[in-house]
Amino acid sequence: MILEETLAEIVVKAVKTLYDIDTEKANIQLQKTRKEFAGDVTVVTFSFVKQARKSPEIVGKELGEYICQNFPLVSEFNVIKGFLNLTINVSYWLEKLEEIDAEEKYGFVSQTEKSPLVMVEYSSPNTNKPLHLGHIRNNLLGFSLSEILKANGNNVVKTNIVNDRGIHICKSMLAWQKFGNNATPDSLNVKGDHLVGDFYVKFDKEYKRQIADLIATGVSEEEAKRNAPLMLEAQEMLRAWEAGDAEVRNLWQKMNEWVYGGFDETYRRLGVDFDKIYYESDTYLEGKSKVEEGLKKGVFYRREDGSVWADLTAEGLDEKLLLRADGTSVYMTQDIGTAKLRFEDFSIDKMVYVVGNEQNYHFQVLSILLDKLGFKWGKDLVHFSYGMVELPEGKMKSREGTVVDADDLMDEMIATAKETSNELGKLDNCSIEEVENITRMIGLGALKYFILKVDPRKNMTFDPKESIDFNGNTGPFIQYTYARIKSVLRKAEEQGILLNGDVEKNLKISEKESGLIQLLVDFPDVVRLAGKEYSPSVIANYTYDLVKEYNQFYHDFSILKEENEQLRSFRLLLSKNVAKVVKLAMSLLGIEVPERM
RNA sequence: GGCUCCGUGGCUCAACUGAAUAGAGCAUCUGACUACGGAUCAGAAGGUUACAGGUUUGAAUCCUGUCGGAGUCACCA
Repeated sequence: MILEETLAEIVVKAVKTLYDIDTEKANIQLQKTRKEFAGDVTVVTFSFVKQARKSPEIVGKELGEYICQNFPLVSEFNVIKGFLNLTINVSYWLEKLEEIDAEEKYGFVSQTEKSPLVMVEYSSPNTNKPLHLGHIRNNLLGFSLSEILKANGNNVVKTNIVNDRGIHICKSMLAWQKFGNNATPDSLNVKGDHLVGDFYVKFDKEYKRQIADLIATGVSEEEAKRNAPLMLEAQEMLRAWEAGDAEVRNLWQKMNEWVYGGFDETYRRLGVDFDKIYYESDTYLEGKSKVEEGLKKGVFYRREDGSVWADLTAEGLDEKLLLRADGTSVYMTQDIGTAKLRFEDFSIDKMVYVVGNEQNYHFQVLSILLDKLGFKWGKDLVHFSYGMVELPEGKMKSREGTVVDADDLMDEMIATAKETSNELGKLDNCSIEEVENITRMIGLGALKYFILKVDPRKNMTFDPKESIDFNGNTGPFIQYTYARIKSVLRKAEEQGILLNGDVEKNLKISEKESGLIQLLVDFPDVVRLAGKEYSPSVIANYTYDLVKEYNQFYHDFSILKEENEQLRSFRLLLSKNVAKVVKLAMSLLGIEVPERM
């Protein structure tokens, strides 16, 4: 960053001195030199060789010579075609290394009172069934994105809107009433969300049976679906709920509490949390008043049957329903209501919705509507849209029972981590609690990393087997490298090898080592980029690169056995900084790194 | 059908604002162990970046079209 700016100035100066070129127009580009070439930073000369009226090779050579002679920051250069590769002085890298070491939250921008307030909505579960693999992607992305936004100097409010009302909850309630025998999570020793989910499944099963029975009596399928007694009862229950029927409300409250208990446990294990939780039962009525307001302003219009619509044909979209003829609200109305409450609670500068890409259209519309209603962040709201998670066997379908339950998956990941560790005898010297803690970190790290390393926009395939592979571009591989570095540092301390902060500026370091320092120097840029692109995968892939590089260089020699004290000290400092950046990067992904494993 | 997103070796994924020989890992093959943490390392093989045009000194990346996949187009949430 600072290096690039300084270099850009240098290059511009050099070009101006040597050639009669308008450097404003010349579009002088700097980029990182690729691994296979010598040098650290590359100047692309293609863009202005024409104006210099010389061949790329000559321009490169002239520029390189001039820069080397006049600016000590650059120690060497070489030219390949239109690429001028500059080598930065070693002392610069050594200084950087000490800077990184000194800065506690290296690469992070700290928040101030004036920082923009970003609200991130994620998770948004329904209360009729437990969380599944798709929710895991949502939760991990939402949490990580929040951390990344914080690291970029934003104030962040993490929020969750719980869809706690509607026909789907009534289905679970009805099934429990009819077939539940007063079962509770405690009496059955089942997690509350699973219990409620089981009754939702039970409803569906009985409902289907009733449909089949009706069809057998000669009723059409459509009519059977509509008139099955269970469905009618569920709808009746929803009406009772809306009317505030005490008995229904009590049951609703009781079962929702069970679900929240279950969710809390899943969230806690997954390592995600929220600053503010909204419930749709509180917000769905708010939307109506906001729509009425829009109606008065002339933003919306009412049809003859009494329903309220927004005409978005001018925006290239169609017309959108906001209130049904009977005055009840729809999904869009609820989101408007939630927005209203949020705006009252916080002075939001920016709103980010972490919601699957099947709702792209919905959010396009919501953005326009909120803008028309006068929410200052409406127009620029971000729909952080992510793709579906598929399994190697195909899509997850709740009807076919191919849904991977979040709790089961976490159990499985942790169990596998434990098995593997036991096989390798890695944790033989650890206490039972240590083993539990470490295998939990590894199992969850594997899951989180596997999901977060993928570009969020893309649909992805989650292969449980592959995710549990502890080699390659995986969380455990990164954790392992971190633990190993920590081990080396511990050993260094035991043997009295001290980190001597002052490293000689003329130390001879290898290409790989300066490459590694460059990667570390890039970290703040990576954090910024991840914030700009709303993409944790940027962080994940960067960390893997860093760790892989370190691993290769680590195996070339022994850090502790190095004879030269200065060099040894330098390498310890480098290792320490790699560990530091790995830990910081992983914290942005919500992945813990064990000190030993 | 309209709109949106995606299409990269056998598989799972990378590639910042267009740049040098498109990178990793898995799987496959060949090597390296008294092991500084082998949950390792070195090496090989594997690609016309779906296809066809275009813009550019330069395209996986930008534009147009075609094909393929996903999503959406509910008085569901």
